[in-house]
Amino acid sequence: MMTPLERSLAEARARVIKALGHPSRIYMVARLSAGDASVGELVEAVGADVSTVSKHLTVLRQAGLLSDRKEGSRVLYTLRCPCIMQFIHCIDEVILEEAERGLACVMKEKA
Amino acid sequence: MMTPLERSLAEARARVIKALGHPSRIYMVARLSAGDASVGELVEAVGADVSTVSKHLTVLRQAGLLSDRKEGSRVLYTLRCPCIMQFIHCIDEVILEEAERGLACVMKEKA
DNA sequence: TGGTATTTTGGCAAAATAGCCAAGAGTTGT
DNA sequence: ACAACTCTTGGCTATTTTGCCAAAATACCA
Repeated sequence: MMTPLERSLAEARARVIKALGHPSRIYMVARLSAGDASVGELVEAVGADVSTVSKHLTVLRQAGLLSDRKEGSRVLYTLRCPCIMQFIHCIDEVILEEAERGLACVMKEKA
Repeated sequence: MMTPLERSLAEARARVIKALGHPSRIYMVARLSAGDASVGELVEAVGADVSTVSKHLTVLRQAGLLSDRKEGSRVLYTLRCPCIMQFIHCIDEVILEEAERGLACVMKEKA
């Protein structure tokens, strides 16, 4: 049975992962891995309402994934943890394997 | 602006990540990285209803993270992608950094 | 000071998620 | 065949998440 400590760890991990588990948010993280960006630039990139993007950024910041700083009237966001890209590549492997499986299945049906 | 392909990629990534973004599910994944386990064993480990655990396992399987096989009357689950543990360590770094920040903040208040 | 640009916050309705119970389905042993 | 064990599915409610609009901060410029 899970100890209370294990449970806390699992909850902490899930909190961070959940922050990454949204299309707009994972996209913004990938975008930020290439360099800092302002809210406006990210709004442009994801094509959602400013308020929506701002809230997504708050989620990522509160998860400890981003930090922000003011520069003039703009707010620049920074990816705090570069290892995130490694993380994303791991996810991509899962996606690729699944795509292969799907393809193999279709080909078996054809045969 | 995000291209349709980029959007699809972001959605695919988010689907997989979302599957990992739950305390019970991330715990089961960590548990399975140490070796296959049956539903019953995982139920024991996370301490939730069998039906709940079964549904969590379905989520992970459909995300391409687990595979299952029958062995007698039991169903054994396997972690399909060992790189997941690397993934989890990356998350743990974020958690540790945040804990440090929190500690530094508390110490500054004391001073 | 007024006006514009940038971002955050509050509020709300729609959608997705979680967890439990009950019931169904497959397997093993008597 | 029956009962016991293991797991999945259906159905339901409660909670959480999402995304937009409107409104409030904050900084810059004229």
